Amino acid sequence: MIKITDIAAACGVSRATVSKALNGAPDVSAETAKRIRETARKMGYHPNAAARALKVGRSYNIGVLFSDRTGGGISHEYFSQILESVKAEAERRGYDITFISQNLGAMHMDYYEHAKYRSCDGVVIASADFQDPAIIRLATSEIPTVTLDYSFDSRTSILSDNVRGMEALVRFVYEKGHRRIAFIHGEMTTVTQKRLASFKKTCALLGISVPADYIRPAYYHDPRSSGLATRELLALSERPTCIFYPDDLSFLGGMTELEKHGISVPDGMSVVGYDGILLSQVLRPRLTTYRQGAEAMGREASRSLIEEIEHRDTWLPQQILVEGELLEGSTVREID
Amino acid sequence: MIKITDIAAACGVSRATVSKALNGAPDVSAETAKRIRETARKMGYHPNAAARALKVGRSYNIGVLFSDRTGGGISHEYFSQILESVKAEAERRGYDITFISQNLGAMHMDYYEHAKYRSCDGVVIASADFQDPAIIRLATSEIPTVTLDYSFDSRTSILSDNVRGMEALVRFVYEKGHRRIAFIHGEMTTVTQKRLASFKKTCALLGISVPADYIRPAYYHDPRSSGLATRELLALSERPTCIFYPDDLSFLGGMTELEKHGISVPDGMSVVGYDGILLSQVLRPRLTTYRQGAEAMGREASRSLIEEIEHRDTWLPQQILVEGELLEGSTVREID
DNA sequence: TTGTATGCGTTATCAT
DNA sequence: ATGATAACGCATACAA
Repeated sequence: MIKITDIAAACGVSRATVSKALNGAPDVSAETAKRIRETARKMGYHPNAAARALKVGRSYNIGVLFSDRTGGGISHEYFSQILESVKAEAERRGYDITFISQNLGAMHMDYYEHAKYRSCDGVVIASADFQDPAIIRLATSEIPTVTLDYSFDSRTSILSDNVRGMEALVRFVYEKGHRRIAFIHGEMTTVTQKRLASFKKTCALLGISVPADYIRPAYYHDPRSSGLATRELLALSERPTCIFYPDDLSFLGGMTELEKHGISVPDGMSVVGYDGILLSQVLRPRLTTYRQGAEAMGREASRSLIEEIEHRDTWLPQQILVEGELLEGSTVREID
Repeated sequence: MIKITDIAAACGVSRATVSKALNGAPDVSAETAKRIRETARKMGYHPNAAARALKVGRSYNIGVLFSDRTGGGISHEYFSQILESVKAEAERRGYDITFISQNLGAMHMDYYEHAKYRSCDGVVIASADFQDPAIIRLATSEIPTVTLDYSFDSRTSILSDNVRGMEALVRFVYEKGHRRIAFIHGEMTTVTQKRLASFKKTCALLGISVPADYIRPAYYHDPRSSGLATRELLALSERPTCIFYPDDLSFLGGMTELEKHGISVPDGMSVVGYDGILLSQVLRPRLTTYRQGAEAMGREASRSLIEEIEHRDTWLPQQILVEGELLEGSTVREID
């Protein structure tokens, strides 16, 4: 691999001059700078990232953290879309991305140590248990971080607009004439709290009363637990006319359960999902759901993180709300 | 971040001794070595990856390449599963992974240069246009590489067993009584060639003749083109009784087209997919398809790449065939 | 405007 | 068995 020394030799100048020219320092004559840059390009020069990182403490490398815990894996469509757009935007701005994990091989290190080990300029925390002390250590460290779907104090976060999303769904269902609406929710994260609160608030606003046993717990991305919750809802003396599922995938558990009871969607029961993954739109009937703006979220995460990295002096933490989009589908029937 | 100098000071020895002790050099007394290792652990020492990479030319970092071209994106389930298992196995062995791309920010570099720029110890080429000169440059360079679903000469490759997979599907369909089988294929890659050849060969073996117009071109992961091909097949004077689709997702295009013609699956038409993604198994009826061993492929890719990196002297290129699994589903009906 | 010298954290060579 | 020193490639403070 060609290095600065080679260019210096080729141009008959010192290594320092080459370095300056390449980095656009003001104290090098325009012509030498031009000559140097041209030969560098001709010779196919690229700086050695490790050497540069060692010297200036900047790696042009940002970490991406997906906790391996259930639900946050890369192969979930929502997260893989986020990953893809985080990557694309970072690359567009000249940054590489590296996954941050714990316990690399024999070394026992936590997320913070891993990020330091790789000299990451910043970290996108895309999916994690935000109560985990290791996550908290990272998010409260001197390393710039951006979190998705969770806010740490004085840190930037990218938030899917769960409040508005849930409100849109409730209103849609309401306008179709539904008044008995059940809600199956995932684990009690802050996201869940927002969705649940928005659900209740919108219902109250519209004058819908929600019996306590219409609210059922389950797990995200786990069709089985949602199937169970569905069964319980069907056993109630007064069945709901519409069921909200924690996410699109979970609905499938409900679907199976409904089939068992000979109930068809939407004639026998109306249903609503959340996420708007590909699957939801290829199912027949197409699922009524709310598509989260995954691509925009990933892009914004990279953008704001790099903004912070490159302008730490003028930077202020923000909470960026990313809107999604209601997908009407055909799983909510009109009732009179 | 704590460094070797700190440990040296704490232990009252030189940096050289610390380095030796930490790297298990023989010329340091057992007791000092032990003392040094313990304080290092207590102080939470981890080597600086950049400094080490600069010095020894090993980064403990492997590149992963997903070409951005249509079809190979990370958000396709097959590839995201591969990515996830490549990552898991690499981390288990102490390696980080970084995405390799072209044109990082303003820098114009190709894949090979990018890998060098980051001092990657090796690269997993997970999805790419293998005719692309930039890919060929990388795969024929001195950097260890492993390719998925394609073989370069004298390089290790991980191959999904397309021949056996297609054979299994044809035999399954044959046993259900089908004799008029159509085949819609994706772009003419080597994978496609293998599937097509295996399809034809197995048909021949079983005494099935396949009219030329039963073989139709389309694109992978593109429901529309498969829908078009389906329409053409339906227009034939002698319709097939079963259609093979390029992949599970593409089948959806066919499904829509069949619905338009009032044809139900599997009563009016039997169909078969390929890949075995989650979607295929939540559709009703469940799709008959062949699940590729994505997780095993990623794991083997990391394992063999790191094997090569760490034992370059004794290492030999291999072609590793990973078997999949027939998923029976219910989209192939029994005919008499 | 250009060049010299130094150090980033680590490992390897060579003395001691 | 341990330590002094140089070098990896780069960027910068300072000297020329």
